[in-house]
Amino acid sequence: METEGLRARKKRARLEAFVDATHRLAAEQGLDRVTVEAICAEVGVSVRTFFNYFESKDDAVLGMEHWRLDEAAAEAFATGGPTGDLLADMQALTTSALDHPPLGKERMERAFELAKGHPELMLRAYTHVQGLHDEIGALVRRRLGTAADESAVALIGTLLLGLAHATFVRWDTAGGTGDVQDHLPSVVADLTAIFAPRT
Amino acid sequence: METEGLRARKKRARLEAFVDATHRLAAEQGLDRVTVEAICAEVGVSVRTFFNYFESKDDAVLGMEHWRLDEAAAEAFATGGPTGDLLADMQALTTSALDHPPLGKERMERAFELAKGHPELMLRAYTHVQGLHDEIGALVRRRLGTAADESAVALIGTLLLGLAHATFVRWDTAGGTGDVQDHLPSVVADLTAIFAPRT
DNA sequence: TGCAATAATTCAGGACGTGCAAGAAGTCGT
DNA sequence: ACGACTTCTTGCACGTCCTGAATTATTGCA
Repeated sequence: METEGLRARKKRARLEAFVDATHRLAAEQGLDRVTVEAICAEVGVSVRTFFNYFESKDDAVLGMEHWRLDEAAAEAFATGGPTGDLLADMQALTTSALDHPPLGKERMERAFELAKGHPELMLRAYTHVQGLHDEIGALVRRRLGTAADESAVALIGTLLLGLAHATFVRWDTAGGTGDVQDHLPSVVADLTAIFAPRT
Repeated sequence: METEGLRARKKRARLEAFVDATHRLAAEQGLDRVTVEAICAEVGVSVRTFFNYFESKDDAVLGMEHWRLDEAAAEAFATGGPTGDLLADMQALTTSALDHPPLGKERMERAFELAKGHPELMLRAYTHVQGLHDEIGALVRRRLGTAADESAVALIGTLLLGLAHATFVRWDTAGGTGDVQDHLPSVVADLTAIFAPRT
């Protein structure tokens, strides 16, 4: 199957049309002045269809569908790899997650730009990422084995999400060029400096 | 002025009435089935009045008004105190912040209980806390002085919020008894173990 | 082509949240 | 206690988001 079917292609095209139309209108007149109705008029479909694609207006701005962890990376982490050092492996897992922006870099960049002026969007993104929380929790639990202390699991899960977030912010304040995951090491370095000041 | 005026007392009473009614109804029939209209019927005021007290329905669940940092603790942190060690002082600041729940412990506990089944609430709380973000940023910047690297400021600010959040979760998983801030040391200890595994 | 699955549309409606202007209730000076 | 002043409450109209159910169009496949 080289072609993935007309149905799937149309679906994806329409999804991108929604996202692009939203971004275009938001750039023109500001996000709060953009109604779902206007977006749909731009795309040429009914409002109800919009909500078949997205759960909320915000999701259209973010271009959110499903953000999954990379299978291989997740499995490696759960089984104690790839290096065996918890911190290093957390970095590896985070890197792999940041490596797959669902709809391309330019769209993600525009979405993030809009999100800076609209905190609700950042939060909406968080709920999506939070969807990964259970999955992450399961991974951490497998990795820690029987010694799994629930509060430690929760902490590590939160920390993983926090690492991703901080890395994202740092990438953005650095100008938003290059790969997001390149900024992870410096985040970890700063945190290490805080928690282990004696070199 | 011993009495703070009838106006202020009535306002506070009504605010608590809103929160309590919301909690009671939510416990009975589930939060999503509770409409603002129902809450107002319970309290005996108009819907419009509800929105004079809260910006959103979620805020009524959380009983949110303004959550301010303690003046003295903030000042101490900004000027390099109280101990001089960044990590210890972050703990002190976080502790003082967790020490002042606006509407009493029982209400906070019920709100948190509800929030566990409704992630949006946790996020809404986050926006409120986020209001502290700028304030915290300013503190961190003052403390770091001219050497203030913006990305470090952002990281430390996020970390402070993260500490508070993790502490809160840990307090809850421990049964939700006692003082929230008592769990902060163990959070810090776990993080230290992760970032500085060689003792 | 013709049948089954899937997606889009129409329609009706609930719920949240806001602006506005009129009226009620608290506050204060005298 | 009275009237002027401020603040709060209320009703109403409206816009927007989002959902469910039933209907119609489109696509996949034999």
